[in-house]
Amino acid sequence: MSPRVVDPDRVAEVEASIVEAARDLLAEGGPARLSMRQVADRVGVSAAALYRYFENKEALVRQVIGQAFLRFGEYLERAAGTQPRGSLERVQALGEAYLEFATENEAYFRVLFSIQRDDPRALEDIPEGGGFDLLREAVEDAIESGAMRPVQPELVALYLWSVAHGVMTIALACRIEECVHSKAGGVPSTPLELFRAFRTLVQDGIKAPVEELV
Amino acid sequence: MSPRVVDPDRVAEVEASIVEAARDLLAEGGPARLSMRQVADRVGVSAAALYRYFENKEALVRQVIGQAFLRFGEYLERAAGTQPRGSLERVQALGEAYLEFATENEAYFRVLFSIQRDDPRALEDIPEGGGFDLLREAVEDAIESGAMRPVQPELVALYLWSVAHGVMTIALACRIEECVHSKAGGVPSTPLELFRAFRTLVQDGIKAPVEELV
DNA sequence: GATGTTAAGTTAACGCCGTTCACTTTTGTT
DNA sequence: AACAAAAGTGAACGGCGTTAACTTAACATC
Repeated sequence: MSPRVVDPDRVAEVEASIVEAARDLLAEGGPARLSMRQVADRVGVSAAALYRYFENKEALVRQVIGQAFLRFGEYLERAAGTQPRGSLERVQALGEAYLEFATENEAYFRVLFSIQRDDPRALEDIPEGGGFDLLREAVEDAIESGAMRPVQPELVALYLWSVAHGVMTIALACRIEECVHSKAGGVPSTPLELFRAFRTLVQDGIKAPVEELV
Repeated sequence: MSPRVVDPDRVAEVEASIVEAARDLLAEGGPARLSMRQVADRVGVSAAALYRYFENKEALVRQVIGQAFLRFGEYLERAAGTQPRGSLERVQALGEAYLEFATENEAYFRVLFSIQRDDPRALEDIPEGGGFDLLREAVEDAIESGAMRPVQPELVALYLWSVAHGVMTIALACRIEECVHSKAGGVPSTPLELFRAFRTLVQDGIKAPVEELV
């Protein structure tokens, strides 16, 4: 009947080696190096061969993104493990881990949250429980323990995500000192330091306390 | 002596028409449409001709960015005008204007704060007083008036910028409901609404008030 | 007004990109 | 050994940024 049977393991192996090559190229030379031809060269195969395993470049990149999200999740989980549940410190640690991941895996981060998305359907392959759920749970715990103001957890989590993400993307778009061209300033210049400096603002807000009726 | 003299006005006129074509293409079709060949087509000239006016594509894009920053500044100044100096409302209005600009000029925003910047030198052409200074001044005024906690103004301004920027870039990278896949949620789904929902968090912080010694 | 210099613009090409298609090689089963 | 399908190849298409050689147009000078 069937004169040749396909071995799924073998296929998966080849696919993995392609994704690996793509990942390494991305980490080494940024998104510019991530081309089908260069990936094929590194795998040791012609560019056309890649299309037997991935429908197009976008599908390949999607796989790379999936792997990056796994690594991202590791950063967050490691950070969460260092602080007790229900504490504000745990929430803070998650934020810092976000920036550590982004800093240490800049090329990954660029692709993960690429602002491109010309195609309105994307990132549907974010691991379900990945990252955000961890943050929301930390927020829920902190509210339950009484350390955090009782506000809708999703909202607080999104807020914290925005701060961390905003710091990082601003830092990637321009060197911070330049964008601010701070005279006299003394503002931290690395994303992580800056985020740490935001800590009191995040915790206590920008508004002056009301009881100052001096 | 010189058998032909160059008319600076004429040159500036042609340059302007090129930048205009580039801007329109960007607004119409996003960064993908912004190619030298398409710009040249729209101007009614060959692609090579553009290189008589701009060193390369990056230089042309830089001009487009410069124009976008001007429009951006208009949004901010208009917003600042609606609220009294020294008020927290003025600071809030600046944040909302940020998101309005980004929403109404998405293609501009994408290029303005493109995460690409493979070349580490860029955005040096941000108008000196553009945007950030306006925000910092609003913060300084609010501190002086006693409405805002007395913290280093640059730091507070960067913080507010991070929140607004973070909300927008997250929204551009993925539809918010998807990223959050909020069950039960009820979280706003547009960047502007989300930013408005953050207002109390920004003003009062996430930490539970201490006087709750019930 | 003819001349000569030079700005402005054109065409063609190079090397890159993603992608496709016709073709060849390899592979496993019968 | 024979065969059918899988796997891979090379060449090509159209698009990209950019460059180089060449043509055309404009103008100050004689």
